[in-house]
Amino acid sequence: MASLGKPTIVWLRDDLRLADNPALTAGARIGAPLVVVYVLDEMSEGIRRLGGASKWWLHGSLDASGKALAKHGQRLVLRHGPAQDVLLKLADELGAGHVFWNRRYGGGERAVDAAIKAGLKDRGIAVESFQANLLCEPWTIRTKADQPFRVFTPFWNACRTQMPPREPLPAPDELPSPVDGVGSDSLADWKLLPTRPDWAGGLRDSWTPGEDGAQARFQAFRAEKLKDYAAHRDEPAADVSSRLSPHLRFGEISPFQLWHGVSPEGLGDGTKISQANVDKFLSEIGWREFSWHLLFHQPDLAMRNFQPRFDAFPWPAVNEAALVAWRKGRTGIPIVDAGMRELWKTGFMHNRVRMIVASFLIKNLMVDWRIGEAWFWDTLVDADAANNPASWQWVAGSGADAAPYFRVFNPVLQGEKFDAAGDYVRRFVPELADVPAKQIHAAWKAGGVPGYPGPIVDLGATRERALRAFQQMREDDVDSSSGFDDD
DNA sequence: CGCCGATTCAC
DNA sequence: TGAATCGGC
Repeated sequence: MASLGKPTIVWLRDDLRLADNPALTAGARIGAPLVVVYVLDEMSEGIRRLGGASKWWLHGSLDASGKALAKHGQRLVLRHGPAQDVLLKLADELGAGHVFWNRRYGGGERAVDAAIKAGLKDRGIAVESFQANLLCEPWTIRTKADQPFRVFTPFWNACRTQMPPREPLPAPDELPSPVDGVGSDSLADWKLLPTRPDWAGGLRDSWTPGEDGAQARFQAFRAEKLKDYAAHRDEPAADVSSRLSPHLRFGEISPFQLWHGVSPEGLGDGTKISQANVDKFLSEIGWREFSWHLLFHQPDLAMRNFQPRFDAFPWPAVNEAALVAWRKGRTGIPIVDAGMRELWKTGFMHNRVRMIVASFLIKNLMVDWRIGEAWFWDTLVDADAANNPASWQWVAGSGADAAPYFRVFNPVLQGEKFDAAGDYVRRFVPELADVPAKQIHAAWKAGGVPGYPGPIVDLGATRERALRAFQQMREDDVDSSSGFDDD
């Protein structure tokens, strides 16, 4: 029997798709027996452990990946532990000839991948990584002053000079056969599903993890929503957002597929979708790219203020009761409660509402943005290591290209402006089902509603308090930088 | 990817 | 009067 050659390993990470997967395509081309592996790494330093909602999604996505590979006569091997130990052990166990993966961009992840690449090369194993999950890899663009970008618009303009990106790859027609006898964990043993069955039920009703689910969402978005995207994307009741964020997070669909999918060729003739809609959608993809650019250059973005002057901000002791009310959606501010309940029920929140609830927590409750970021990390199915902290810092004013500190959202006005009919609030706050639209965003002013709390804070007074605190921080910063603070 | 109060200007 | 505009926060 002729030797089929040393086995090839394709290591799947945040790229749980068969189409437009350069590592998988490269692995298939070698023609040697193929092992496709996913490693649950909850131990390596600098890699953030998944939140609860992300674990739920990962379970579904891995399940879907395994089934998709099975259709190609392949399988998904599951291993757990520090990725470096696991990968090198697997390579040794198989006597692997090649190892392929698609690149990651977080600090801890890059360190792990570099160490593994070195270890494999020491063994004489060929190893190659690919660009698959970002249109513009962070090291490829700099400002004219040779600095990383700190402002979105020039970043995105620079990124767009690299467009169009490469064409997405088709899924491999066929995959080489697997290697017999390779041990795999059981997905159920990883216990990724939440122990609270009510939570899992809400997530299950809202989402279909996996590549097929991602493609279905994208097709529906292009066919039904994209034409109204620019005009209505800020209205949480409008249902024109793509809801692709968790699919992108886990790499079930790639930005290359999205870019080409909304190009004139991708949309096909006769769709009559304006360029303004397409540009708006792509700019949201651009914000994701920008967040990863920021995280690449500041790997501890989830912990450290992007603007150091915010390190001196005098966060008061956390009011636990208020924090619990925020998490549970019982603040008495309708648009805030609707958002927080949407989050708990579905693992998702409309982007406009994310800004409102974040502003309320940071400015009105004066809670450190990290605490809100951590809650989103745990409860969002799309919790993204770059987008989440970058967006929280944007709202806090501590981030790159951030909203100025004095921009305090008024949740009543925001509700009246973006949920004028009150439909979003009614959808998630049934206590307010019978309140007329004109009153629903400030229900307490009309005497309140039985069973629904009044506002836990006074919006005007807390706004003033926030402005004073930020002003104080700014003055302290000037004092300390001028060196007179010791006099 | 604001808010708010003051001012201006149309009616 | 009240909608639009402007500037400080």
